[in-house]
Amino acid sequence: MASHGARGRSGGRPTLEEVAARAGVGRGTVSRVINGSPRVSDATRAAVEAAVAELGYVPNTAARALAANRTDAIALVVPEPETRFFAEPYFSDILRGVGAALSDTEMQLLLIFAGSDRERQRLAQYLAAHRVDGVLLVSVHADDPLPDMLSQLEIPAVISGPRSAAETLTSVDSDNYGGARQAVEHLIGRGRRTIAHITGRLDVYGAQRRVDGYRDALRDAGHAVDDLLIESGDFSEEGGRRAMAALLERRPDLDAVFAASDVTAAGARQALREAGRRIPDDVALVGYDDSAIARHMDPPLTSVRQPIQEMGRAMIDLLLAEVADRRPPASRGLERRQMVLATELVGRASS
Amino acid sequence: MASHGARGRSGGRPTLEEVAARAGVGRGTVSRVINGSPRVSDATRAAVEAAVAELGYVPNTAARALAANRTDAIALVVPEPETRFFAEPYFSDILRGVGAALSDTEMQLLLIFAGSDRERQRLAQYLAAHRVDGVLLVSVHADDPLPDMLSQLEIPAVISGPRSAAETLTSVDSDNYGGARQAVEHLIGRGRRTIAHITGRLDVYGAQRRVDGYRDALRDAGHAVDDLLIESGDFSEEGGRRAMAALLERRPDLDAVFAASDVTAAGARQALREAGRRIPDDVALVGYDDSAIARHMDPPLTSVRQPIQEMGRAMIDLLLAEVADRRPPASRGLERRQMVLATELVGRASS
DNA sequence: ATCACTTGTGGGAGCGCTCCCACGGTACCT
DNA sequence: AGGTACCGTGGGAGCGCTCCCACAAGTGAT
Repeated sequence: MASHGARGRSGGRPTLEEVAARAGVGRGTVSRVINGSPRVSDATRAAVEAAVAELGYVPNTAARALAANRTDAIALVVPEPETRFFAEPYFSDILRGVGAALSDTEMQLLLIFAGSDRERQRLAQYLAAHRVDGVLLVSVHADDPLPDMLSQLEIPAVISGPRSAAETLTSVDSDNYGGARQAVEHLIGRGRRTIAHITGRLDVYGAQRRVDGYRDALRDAGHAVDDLLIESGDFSEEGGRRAMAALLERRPDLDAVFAASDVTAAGARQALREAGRRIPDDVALVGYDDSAIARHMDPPLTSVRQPIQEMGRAMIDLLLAEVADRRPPASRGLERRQMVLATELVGRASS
Repeated sequence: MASHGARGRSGGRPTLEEVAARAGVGRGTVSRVINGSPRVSDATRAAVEAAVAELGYVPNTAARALAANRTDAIALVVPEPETRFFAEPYFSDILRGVGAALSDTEMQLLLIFAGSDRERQRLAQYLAAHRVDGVLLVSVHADDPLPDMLSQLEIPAVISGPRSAAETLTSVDSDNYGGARQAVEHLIGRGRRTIAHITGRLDVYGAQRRVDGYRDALRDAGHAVDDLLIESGDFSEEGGRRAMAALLERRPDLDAVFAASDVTAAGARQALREAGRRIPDDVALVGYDDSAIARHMDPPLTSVRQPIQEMGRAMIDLLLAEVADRRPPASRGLERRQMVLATELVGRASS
């Protein structure tokens, strides 16, 4: 590395000061132009912009962060409690939505994994160091201490699925309740009478909401709700297989199954096959997520699509709003925002 | 935001100076302890560490970056030319390997999407601003100008699949040639005689190597290589379907197909179904990637697994080595490193 | 005793930016 | 005419750190 004194002269990147000299103005003025301040005359602005272009000036992020006490970066924190997180396209889709929304801004995206204890510790350091202006939280469990840590540090945060109806953080979610209703109403509309439900992990709020939607849809259609038709799974394939086997034993007369995820449905399909039931002739099957698995299953799986990309985008919008609101400490106490996006039923051959 | 003067005193995060005062030493000494310099006496080090712990000191990244002219961050750049990138678990797996390897270090990971033109431009700014110490490149096409830009800026970079045999960047790849051989040898071992190949996009070097492996495996086993048995696809499902249909027309006697990706194989399966061929009875099918699709296909697909997580880890190791090497300008001209990792055939019902 | 090193340490200077105060100029009121 | 307001502008101070020079104290050879 060149010595301190030598840099800036010999080939180094141009600084604000150099741009100022070139444009024949002061440092402050260049800073104002760079940051889009309105208090600059048009002539001056043009001169500065020309100098910037000639010199190929690019602001030094570190210097800016140091002086302004902000980072222009947000973190996507992945608690990654299980590999399921990666096994489903959910993550990639969120990421895609987040990336798209971010490309309209100057913000950069940090990806932080916080699965292991060591990673957890590192994350705590990150947050304590305020290395990011805000945090996106995905796939958080009910008992995770992360959200509280964030509130304590007063770091703006948005969570992708609320942990409960009383979520304190700003949250974005799809309409799990409505999605489940869509699935069940679809099955009813197809003339199915005995509709079972394999739940997700019930410590996930969204999974609970899907159960609620299942129940209410049945009730509103005048069907009785039989708890023997509800078996809990854990979003995994094996869980789906097991739950399906149990259901078949308890209610061999069932003619439809609504599974809380596509992976669960894949497991259910196996159990149905093993029991000699044909899909959809004997038993109709509906999944949730509309993942790649749904399209490639045999037969292709009817599934409830969540607008995951839009969710990613919404998370960014809400987070950036919070970050901006935070700057002037006056306008605190903004009402908690909970955004819920609609789902859509994608019909395929399995139902 | 608090005024400049007021910070540091009132509740703000502790600074190096405050730690120094607390420990009764100078600023430089604390810096040395923080950075693990050996030129500190044990007693002093202990005192400083105690002060750090008491105050909960965490270094300010921005200040460090500004003073030291490094960022302690690397970027994973995703050219994301097509949605295929997200449709396959490849990306997530790389990410997982990268994340795991990174959690052993102080480096942070930036995720940069460079699919659209606007994103491209933003990326160029990033790189020009030297906002990262190094770059990880995944899924780069042969004609992408990105790698050259990186060399020009002298930013250390590692690429996930070399663009050609003459790749100038340090690269990590799986053994595409060997993987293809494994697939074909497996089919030969199963008694198949007329083995077709649906290629990937041939502007991707790895796809070319798979063709080479296919040819050589046949030749070495004493089979003739018939170009009528090779049809090019593009890694997509639709491409696989189309290619399979063409192959069936040209060589209806074929009894096995090696597809350059699982998605391609899924397309091929459709075409085989439509033509009334049973898998594996009439035609054996082997894919590549061992993605989730392979496990969920009907019948489950034999596929070539790439150690993608290990690849992610290897990329980090190589990149960090380059970043470290770069610090003293003396030891330049390090030999180009090309790392190739072995693949593994995962046998399933389709062959 | 002198000199030459070495080791551990303190602190000045500087990284490139933002923030803000001060100042000259112009415009508009009384 | 003087006062007041505001606009556009320049530049000092400071963000928290690293780098490096200087120096005191110790060590060993001469």
